[in-house]
Amino acid sequence: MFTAVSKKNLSDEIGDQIINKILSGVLCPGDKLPPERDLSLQMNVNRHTLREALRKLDTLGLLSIRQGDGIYIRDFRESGNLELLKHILYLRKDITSDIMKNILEIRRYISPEMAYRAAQNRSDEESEHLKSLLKQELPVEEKDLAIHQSIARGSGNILYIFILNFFNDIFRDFGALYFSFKENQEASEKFHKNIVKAITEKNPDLAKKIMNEILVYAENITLKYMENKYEKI
Amino acid sequence: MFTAVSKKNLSDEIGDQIINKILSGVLCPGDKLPPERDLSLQMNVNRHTLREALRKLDTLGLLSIRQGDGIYIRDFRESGNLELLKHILYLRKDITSDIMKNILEIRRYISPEMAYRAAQNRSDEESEHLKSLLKQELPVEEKDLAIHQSIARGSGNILYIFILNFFNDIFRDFGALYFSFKENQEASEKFHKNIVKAITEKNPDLAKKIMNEILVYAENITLKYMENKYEKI
DNA sequence: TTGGTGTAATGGTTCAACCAATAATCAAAA
DNA sequence: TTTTGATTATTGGTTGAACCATTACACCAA
Repeated sequence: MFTAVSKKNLSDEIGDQIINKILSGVLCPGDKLPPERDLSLQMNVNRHTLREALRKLDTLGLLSIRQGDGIYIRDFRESGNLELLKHILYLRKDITSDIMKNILEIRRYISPEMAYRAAQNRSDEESEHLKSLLKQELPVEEKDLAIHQSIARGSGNILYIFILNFFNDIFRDFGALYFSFKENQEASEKFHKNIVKAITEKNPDLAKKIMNEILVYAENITLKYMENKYEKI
Repeated sequence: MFTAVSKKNLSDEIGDQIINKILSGVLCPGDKLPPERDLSLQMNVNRHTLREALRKLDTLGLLSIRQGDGIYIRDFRESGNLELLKHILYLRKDITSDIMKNILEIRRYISPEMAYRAAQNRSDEESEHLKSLLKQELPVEEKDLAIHQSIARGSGNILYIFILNFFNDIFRDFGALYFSFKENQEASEKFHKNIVKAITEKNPDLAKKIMNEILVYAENITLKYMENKYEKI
């Protein structure tokens, strides 16, 4: 019904401001930032608050901080990570359908392989967990998340877990729209049943095929929604 | 000849210490950390220094910090990102061959698709850039990095760029070993020539095939090195 | 049971000062 | 002239104390 409001602390605001300056080209890779003391004065915040913001941007691969020297803008195309991309997308508020296409495309390459591996490598516990998830009375959205996570864990490749987290963060807002349509809910429920069966029966090829099908379906739907979003709202 | 020593500041050490506590199970998801004031006292550092460490772990998806409430350990399997995985791998110093297998496997799925897209979508500038890279007299290692980056940019999908950065960070140390062998250098040079040709000629299937071949080759070699590493050193 | 009120706990921010690493400069030595 | 080493200014790193803002919790009143 209502959506949560986001509360940002000062240092996050500072960080966003700097990111925006970099994205808009005001600050370029290689540029040296003013000293912390100056910068905090310019922004009218305390140096510590600024430092916490800088620390975050550093973690995102956006800055290079060197004691005794200074703070430099890094080229995020060379040093940025997916976490930074996520921040950028959230910052812009509206994810363009171009970017969404990119994300969905990568997911379509990766997730079927993940399902394949899960069907190969799943432990018996993971299999039981999947089956118990099927029976649980949960909102489709939560169930979908849980099943994908379980598949990732069953794959035996820890990277899938972290990559999946990225997708989940991106789709968190979009999922509500997607699952608000009954036909999508039904498609997902059918998918859940089938993929759990394939993985339980250790049928990698089938699992891969099933995962691919639901992703292609969701991809088309999602892009359609995005193109029509101005009509709907 | 000599390898660079890594200098860590206090707050990074603190952060690593906390990460280790989480990985070793001393701190579990859902656990509440002691208040900043207590924790800084326990660790014998200033509260600000501690806060910078916490800020970093928060960015890595490892903590949930709530003003007025407290600091909670998140389940990194649900909220962690690839950047966190990178930190974990660096922390443990030795990347086990299991993890390396996982990483190489994912790369083998992703990079050929990236090459495919690059051959489809490349701009003329990117094509020229690739060709000029080929001619440049550079250490193989650098050239290899630059060519992969150029392919990622030419793919038209921004995600490839960030995913590639992850791989590069992981393989940075390993590349030196790999490229120290003449046969690998030659394999890479041949690969560079062929992939640039395929992309320039807009032949997606060929580009994909070539990329896949070098990755399979490098994957086998790398894993072989890892298994024998105790003999070599 | 619900909604308000006050209090304690806890993260967020500010201020002022000093420590430590780096770069730039310049003088002495080769 | 070139190289080496000391000096100095700049800049990030750390510390300590104080206060602000939000939250959880216990309590009270309707």
